[in-house]
Amino acid sequence: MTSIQDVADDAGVSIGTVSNVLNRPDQVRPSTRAKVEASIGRLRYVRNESARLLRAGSSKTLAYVVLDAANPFFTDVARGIDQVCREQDLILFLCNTDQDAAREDRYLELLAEQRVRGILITAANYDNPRLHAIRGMGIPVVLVDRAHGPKDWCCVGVQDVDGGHIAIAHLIAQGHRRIAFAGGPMELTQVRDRHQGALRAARAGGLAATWPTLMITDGLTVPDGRRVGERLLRIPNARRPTAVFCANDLIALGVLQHLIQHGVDVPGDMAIIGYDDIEFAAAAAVPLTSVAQPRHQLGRAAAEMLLEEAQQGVHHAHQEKLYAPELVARASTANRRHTGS
Amino acid sequence: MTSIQDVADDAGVSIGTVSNVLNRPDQVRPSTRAKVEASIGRLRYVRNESARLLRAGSSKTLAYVVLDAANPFFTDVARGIDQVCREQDLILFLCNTDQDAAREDRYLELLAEQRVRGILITAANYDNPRLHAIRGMGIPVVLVDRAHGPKDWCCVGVQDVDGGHIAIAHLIAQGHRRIAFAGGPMELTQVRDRHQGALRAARAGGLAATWPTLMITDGLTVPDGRRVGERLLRIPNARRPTAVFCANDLIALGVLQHLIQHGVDVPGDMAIIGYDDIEFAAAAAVPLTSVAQPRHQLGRAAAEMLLEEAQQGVHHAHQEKLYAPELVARASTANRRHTGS
DNA sequence: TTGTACGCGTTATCAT
DNA sequence: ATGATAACGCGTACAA
Repeated sequence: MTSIQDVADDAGVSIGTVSNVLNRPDQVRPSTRAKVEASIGRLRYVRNESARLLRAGSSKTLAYVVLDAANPFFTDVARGIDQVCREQDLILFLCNTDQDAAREDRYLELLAEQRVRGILITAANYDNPRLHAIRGMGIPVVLVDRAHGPKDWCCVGVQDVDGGHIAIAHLIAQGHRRIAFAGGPMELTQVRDRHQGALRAARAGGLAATWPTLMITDGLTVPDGRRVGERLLRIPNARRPTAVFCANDLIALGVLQHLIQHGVDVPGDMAIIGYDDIEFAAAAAVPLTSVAQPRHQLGRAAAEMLLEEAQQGVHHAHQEKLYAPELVARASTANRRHTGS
Repeated sequence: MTSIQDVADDAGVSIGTVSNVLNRPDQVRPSTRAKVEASIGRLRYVRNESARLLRAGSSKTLAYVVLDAANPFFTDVARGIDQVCREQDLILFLCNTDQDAAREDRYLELLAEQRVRGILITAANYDNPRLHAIRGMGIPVVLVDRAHGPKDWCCVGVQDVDGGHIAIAHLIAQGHRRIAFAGGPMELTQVRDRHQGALRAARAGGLAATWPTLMITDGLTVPDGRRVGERLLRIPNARRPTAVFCANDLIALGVLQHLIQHGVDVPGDMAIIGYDDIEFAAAAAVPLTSVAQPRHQLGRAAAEMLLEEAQQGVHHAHQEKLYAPELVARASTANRRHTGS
């Protein structure tokens, strides 16, 4: 592997000059610069980022730690982050935890060892002490998709409580009285918040007696949704909910798929509303009503906030950036004449 | 930031001993080890991976460079890779190029600077000289999702030519004579191969006169698919294809969505077949027939191949691992009585 | 433009 | 068998 020394020898200059060509080209006489650049090309010299980082202290990598890298919601957020990275010539680590706190912890450890410039995280466990320790090391952390973080963290998110409220209010307006909530695990803030908002809306709508029909899931994937579908169908028709609010679109798509396969009419027999408004929601068997988040914007804002914090260093005022969720009504909750239970 | 020296001082030992505790704990007396570990905990020492890499030469990171990180196909492949990474305690860079050769090149440069242990790539441009240069540096590269790479590269993939053949043969068997091919750009090997297989099947089926109705797209995303839908509808009914083979499922879903919105009966008026069999294909408005690839297995095999090459070093025999595509027939190509044109 | 100290962990060598 | 010591890897930045 050729080093900066090899280049210097080849070009007949000192390594200091080569370094200048790489980092401050304008401070080198053009003719010298040309010589050095020719040597770099000929020897196929590639800068060693470890050595650079070791000395310069500033890494070129950000990391985004997510619950599920296969969830289109997160890939869209990642796209927003990636855009900022490109503008700043940074590189993005995408780390998938699958909602496993242990994996998440291990990733955080590795990222700390890498001395990444900053970490964006949608965490399975926000109480992980390592998260604090990492900030203690001077690595900025921004919480993504979290509305009400503790005040001493930078975070971006949407008002998930409002989102849950919107969803249930919509279903009630459509005439539903027996409504289920599907999602989990309840350890996830997003799920808790959406559920809480749903609960409030249900109370406000006078559904206290029949609410909630809780369907807690292990995760937020399509297969989890299919299992919810199975559980729903096991409920005797007379008591079965007429609508289900799913904590995200993957669950909703799973439910939808299972119900349709078993001849249930959506929304006639069962209305479904999801959350995130991923691209596939509109293309579903029955176009899915969903609560939309500004995914791309979320990612951009988070990345910008992170870089700002990285620049400002210690004396940085943590800030919170909140967006409002929005209902996108489609066929899966189309109006019906429901006669109550 | 606390260094290994701080830990050594705190524990009253030398840095060599601390290093031994970290890397060869069994060679250190338990009592000493305990002391050192206590200091590490107290001082919140975190190993500096740059320094480690600089000396030890072996990185803990792999990178997967993909055309579209939001495409479920790639996230599923990534999941297979990730699994291997976890087993080996490695960390995975996911790099999204959006089919842009310039971005891809920049990513490769950054990854080379990082001295990653290896690179898995589904490339926009396989002729990029940097790809060769990187291998010249001793960084192994495995081509993912590529069947017929040059013989001096490790690669895993499926027989895309066969896949294209299967798709068209299926449509012909269903009675279709006017068939369109949708996908692009043609620079992508996958698209070219699938198209070529389709062409062969069409010839074999005696469709030479009416084939192809080519609908080249800029990319392989859902919006690209919607635009194909628009173009299809602009064709006068008498000449309009009765079936369309899409180079991937995202295109197919986009086409499907657009056609349904405009009252076209699928598969009655237009059959659709996709490629990849992503999870959302089965949950689509009309469940999508698709050509399945062993996505997860593809990822695993690629990662294992990469690590093998990394271990064996220079004298390594490049290998090719090919899988067979499989037709998954669903409603979007359900049988019809087509009377030809 | 050059020389050189420095950042930090690893490993080989040497001492006990 | 343990522990200590020092050379080493490579690029950066500053003084000369």
